Amino acid sequence: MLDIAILGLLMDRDHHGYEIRTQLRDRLGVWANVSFGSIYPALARLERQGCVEAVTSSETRLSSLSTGSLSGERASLRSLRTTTGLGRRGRKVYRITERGRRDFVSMLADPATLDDGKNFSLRMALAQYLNPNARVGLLERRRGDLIARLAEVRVGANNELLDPYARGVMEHAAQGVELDLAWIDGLLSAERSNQESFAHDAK
Amino acid sequence: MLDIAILGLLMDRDHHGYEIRTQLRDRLGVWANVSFGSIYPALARLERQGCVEAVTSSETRLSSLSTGSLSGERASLRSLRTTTGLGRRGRKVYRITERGRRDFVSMLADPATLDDGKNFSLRMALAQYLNPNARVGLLERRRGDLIARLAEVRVGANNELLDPYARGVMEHAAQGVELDLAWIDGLLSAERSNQESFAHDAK
DNA sequence: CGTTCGATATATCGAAGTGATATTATATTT
DNA sequence: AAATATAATATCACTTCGATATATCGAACG
Repeated sequence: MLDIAILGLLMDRDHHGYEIRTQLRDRLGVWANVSFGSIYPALARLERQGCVEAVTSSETRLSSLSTGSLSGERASLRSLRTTTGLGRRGRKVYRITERGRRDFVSMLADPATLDDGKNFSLRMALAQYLNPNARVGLLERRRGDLIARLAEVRVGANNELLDPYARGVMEHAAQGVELDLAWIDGLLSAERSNQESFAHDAK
Repeated sequence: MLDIAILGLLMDRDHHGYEIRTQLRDRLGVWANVSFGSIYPALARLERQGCVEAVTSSETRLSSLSTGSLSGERASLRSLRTTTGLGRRGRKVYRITERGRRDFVSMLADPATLDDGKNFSLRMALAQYLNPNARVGLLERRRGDLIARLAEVRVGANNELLDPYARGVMEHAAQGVELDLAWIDGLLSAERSNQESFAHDAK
């Protein structure tokens, strides 16, 4: 799953490992605290698979809208001018490959494993890279999962053998699932009205 | 964290590995699908640490309120009579030790690492084993974490550099945190009114 | 009656993620 | 000029996951 997150960030622009961590925090909020112990192995893995490649900083592609710490970015650019060829120190900047782009979109669209809230939120945060059909597919799949889950937790919430605290947890879980469902339904109807206005424009 | 969950189940009555999985699903709903690849190593670990011990089925302590599959329990009792000493086949039944009880309560009360929703729900589901002070401590700690988190996701939700999908995820996350906060506040006021009624009874 | 099937039960594997820690370079503050 | 904070990569042991193997039991079926 971290692979998707990293590739998603690299779709926008090049990044190095440390930056991936900060971006993950600022842009894909769900994955608040991913540790370096995950990121560096993941980058090595993705490079091995040919999904990303390390580039020298001089040819780094920077986005126009540099999200977040502008000062830091400017600082690194300044030092870039003064350092020797390979860019600032040990900084390894990664770029996504064609292969990586393909893999990213197919992984994003295909919820092989039925995902938990965190995984799904990640997918939605990157949904701009999906076509409308894939988005609706993802949403409907999630909707089904949530309805099943709601039934489960409601059983728990009504199980009189459980002590009050455990039942309270179940009740709260049910409310959480309901909130998720409302969100999904909202997104689904938004997708549909988008498609309609599309059809309307086309005729 | 799985250690807490397992010990929590064993506080109620003895269990074997497979049963721990089903109980985790039925009673501590948050931990829906814990795999055997986690449970068996965890049991071995706990045994090594002296928190649990394996007992022969004949001396198994069964709870009066046998939650869930009664038929299965009866079946195992029947076969117990017909099999040789060590109880049904390879079934290894674990019992919590005195040491385990102590460790359990201290681990449960002490959120060393600031925990995510899943971890906290687990603690709350087992809150019956905590004294009121420890419960309130846990709740207040959680409350602080949630307020901090709410501020974070609100920043994300209002970040105009993020695309609409990413922002939608953040907005939904904020709603989730608000729901969690409302739950915590409800629990806190319940704890307080309990204490009051206690004081009232005492005078 | 045998046999097949689903649930019960333990175990182990590799892959992935966590949290801690080490190390070094650069930037900022004093 | 020194101290401190932050940027940056890397590695460690440990935990968890998901898949898979294997064996037994009870029930259903022809």
